[in-house]
Amino acid sequence: MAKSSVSKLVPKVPPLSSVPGMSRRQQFSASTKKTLVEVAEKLFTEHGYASTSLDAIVAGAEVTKGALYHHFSGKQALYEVVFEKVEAATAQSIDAAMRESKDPWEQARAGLRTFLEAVQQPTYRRIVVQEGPAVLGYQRYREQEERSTFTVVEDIVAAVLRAGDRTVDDEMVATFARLFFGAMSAAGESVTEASDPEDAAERIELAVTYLLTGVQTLAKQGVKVEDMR
Amino acid sequence: MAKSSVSKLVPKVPPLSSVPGMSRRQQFSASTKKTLVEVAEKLFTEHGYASTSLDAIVAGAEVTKGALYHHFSGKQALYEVVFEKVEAATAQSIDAAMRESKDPWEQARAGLRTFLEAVQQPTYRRIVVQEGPAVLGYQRYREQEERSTFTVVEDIVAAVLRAGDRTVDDEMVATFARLFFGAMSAAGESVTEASDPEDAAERIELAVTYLLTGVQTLAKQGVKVEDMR
DNA sequence: TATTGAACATACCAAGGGTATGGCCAATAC
DNA sequence: GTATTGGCCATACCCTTGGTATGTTCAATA
Repeated sequence: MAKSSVSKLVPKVPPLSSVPGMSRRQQFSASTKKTLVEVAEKLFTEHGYASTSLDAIVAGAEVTKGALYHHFSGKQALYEVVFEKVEAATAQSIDAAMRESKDPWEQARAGLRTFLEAVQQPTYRRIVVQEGPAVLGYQRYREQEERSTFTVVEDIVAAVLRAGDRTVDDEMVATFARLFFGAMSAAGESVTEASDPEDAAERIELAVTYLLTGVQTLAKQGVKVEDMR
Repeated sequence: MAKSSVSKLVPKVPPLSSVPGMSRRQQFSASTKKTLVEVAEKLFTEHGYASTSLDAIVAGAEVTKGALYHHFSGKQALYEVVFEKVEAATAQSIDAAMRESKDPWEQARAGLRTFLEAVQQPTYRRIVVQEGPAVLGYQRYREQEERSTFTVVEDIVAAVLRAGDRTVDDEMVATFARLFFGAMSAAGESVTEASDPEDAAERIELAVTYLLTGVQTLAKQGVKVEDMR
């Protein structure tokens, strides 16, 4: 079939500002793929996974389903790419914020603050926190998380914990990191959903500081995690 | 249309053990609705929301879509009923565990332990934690949560916190409760997903005890949450 | 006894994810 | 320069599935 289209020889949208090692054809291909991901990210964020049709995505990207299925194996695969992109961006921004300081405690503060900000972004909340587990399934969700944002949080937690108690092993660090990660995610939701977000954020910081002060106090007294048994 | 069915005058499944104040007809109706919810709970837990078709549900309940749409306004509404049922059961079991003791601290321990157990149940994890936010939407999810499980957790947190610092206001209690709730949810996942669940659960208890000990220590020193500002 | 309405069953529709097929053209071979 | 190939994408179609419209039955009430 496919009665010759009217005049599709020249795409309306020029490719990415000419990349060297790529042929002209490859550049156009990469451009459509990128556009697809961007449009998908936008629509998934606004309307959610189930309420975003592939037709809407391809229409937004000004292509057809043929193009979409050429680049991705299906709707979920496209979502996965968007998911990874969002996660990677978040992890990177946290990492960047931490590198601005040398002091471990200051790094931790900066990292947590950035994480709290990130977790409030509509895109991150919707795509990663809210729908990620349901769409990807818990297994894949955890795997993705494991090699980006969570790892960064784990590093922060490890630094803070070991500052007071050098005896904690990796397993225990991971456990604390899980707890903190969960707490921070909930905190992000709490802040975003609050009638007065700024006030809510302040309370969160208070609460976290209180908990951390408790940990610090124990550390100063030489109390180890192992002593809890 | 609807060419008369073969012989459906008598349902195969007898109604609930005869309830007094209900007519025979009403009992059959209630039985149908109950069966629908039970089958839905089972299928949603096993295959997830999206992968569970209404056809599968009505087939499992041995009725037709006509019956389903007579009792519920749609798939999501049915899910909502299942969700509420699961949440209510969980909240109730926590509540029951707490009432077994009189000592506030012992109540808190029992409550948290029960919560940790509940959060590992496949049904609770899948329907409430994993897919709840995505299916119900965040707004409705929070609303439901607010009037069942979360409230119970909030009571626990309030008791523990105020034992050491009577000056914390309700807003602050709610904030701590959010953090703990998030941490405990993550903990549940962590335990369930671990290669050695028992070992993981033990580490969680260790970590939580450590954090609580920190809070206790601060309380003994007369350090208030407000002092963190 | 007539009538009404709750409690379903049957048949149908439309949206949407996925597939099959084929055309176009740049890049490579010769 | 010409032929050929394969990446890139468009069109048309299929089929599952949530939802609806309509019909049927029978218990409860008038």
